[in-house]
Amino acid sequence: MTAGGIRDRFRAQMRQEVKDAALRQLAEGGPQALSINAIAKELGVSGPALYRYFAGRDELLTELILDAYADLTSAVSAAPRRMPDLAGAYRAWAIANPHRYRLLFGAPLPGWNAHDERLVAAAREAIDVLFAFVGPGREPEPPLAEALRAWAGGVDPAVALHAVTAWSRLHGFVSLEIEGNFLSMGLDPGPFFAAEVEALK
Amino acid sequence: MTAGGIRDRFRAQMRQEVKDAALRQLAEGGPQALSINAIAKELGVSGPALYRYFAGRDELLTELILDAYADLTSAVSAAPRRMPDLAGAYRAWAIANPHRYRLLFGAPLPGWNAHDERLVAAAREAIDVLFAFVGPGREPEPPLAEALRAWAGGVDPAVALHAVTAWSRLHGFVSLEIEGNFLSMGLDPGPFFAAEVEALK
DNA sequence: CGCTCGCCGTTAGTGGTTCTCACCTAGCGC
DNA sequence: GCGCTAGGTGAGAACCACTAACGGCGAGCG
Repeated sequence: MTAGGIRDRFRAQMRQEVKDAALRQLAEGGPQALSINAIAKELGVSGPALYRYFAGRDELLTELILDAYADLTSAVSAAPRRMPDLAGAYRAWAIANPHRYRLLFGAPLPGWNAHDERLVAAAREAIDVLFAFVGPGREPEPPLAEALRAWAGGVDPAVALHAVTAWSRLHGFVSLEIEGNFLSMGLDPGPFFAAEVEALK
Repeated sequence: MTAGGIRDRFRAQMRQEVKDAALRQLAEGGPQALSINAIAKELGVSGPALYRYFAGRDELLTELILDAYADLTSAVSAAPRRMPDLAGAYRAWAIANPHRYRLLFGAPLPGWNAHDERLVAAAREAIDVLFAFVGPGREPEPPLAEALRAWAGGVDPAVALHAVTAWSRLHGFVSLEIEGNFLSMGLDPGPFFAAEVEALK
């Protein structure tokens, strides 16, 4: 099934090359620079040829987002199961891949397809990693515990609260950092991040 | 200077009408729906007429961002000078104006102009409001205190730390909330926000 | 081994975008 | 009352995503 014919393998490789070129263009020039035509030109083919491999710009973006989710999830999973390391891995991935991080959590450039079931599943999988890796935090207040229990299924509400809190704070810090909001003010993000992680313990 | 002639007043009003139409289109359809042509059509003029009032799409967006900064700043300034109220005002503005909040902190749709000096000044002004309104938090560790002192000028490092921490956490929560990340998981954001604000005290 | 059918890439074309240019008109200010 | 200028127009260039029609090549079957 993996190598089901020469044709299929060629097709898979071509899809990968398109995605690589797309990521390259995303890195330099931002999301609005991601152009089907430009990718085709970079690959030496011309224009509509890419529609053999992707239904359109939207499917390509969705695919990039799914890949980014998987990549971020595995990067965090590879860290030791201690909060400082998890947080550090999250931040390191975001700094190393700011454009992909924006793709995941930034403006809904796709937007409308934000509720594609595959995307929801990928996001759920990512947060599940936090559930599996994070220890319990403070015991939530009763109304919050109620909501958390309904949401997280069998997971301990204290763990769920810790995971969601960590995600929210990490996302806040990291998204401000990758937009340069700290550096543009001359503030070194490192010690501040350490303090935030300390507060998460 | 304010009413320097009929022509000038007409021009100012026209600019405002263009911005209003732009905000309307931004609200329904997202940033990629913001089209010079569509605005012109909505205003009953045709195409290039708008270039009499704005140098281009970019200047229009920059203007919208500056307005949004001013609006958010004044909304937060109007709240009582207690952290729960400040946080509540910040969140309420973001929920009431999600598209404008994304314009400020979401993807750098403008991007290249992210370092326009007027934008940096507006952002600095916004954070200054927090400085003025927020009380001191925990005393920062020495290296962090160093960085904060260098950054915030005469402001007490403990106040600066509190302000930046609050901003970072609020932004994390709010940006997740306006993208529907909580609701799409069936989690009521209200109690969780209250818990986060409590932790900020 | 040879044929066929399907996949691939092309060119041409549609309708959209931003933005520039040349021209015309109308009304403000002198 | 007249000139100048700001505002509006239409045409057009250079992009964009995407569709349609066509040709060629080769993989895989008989």
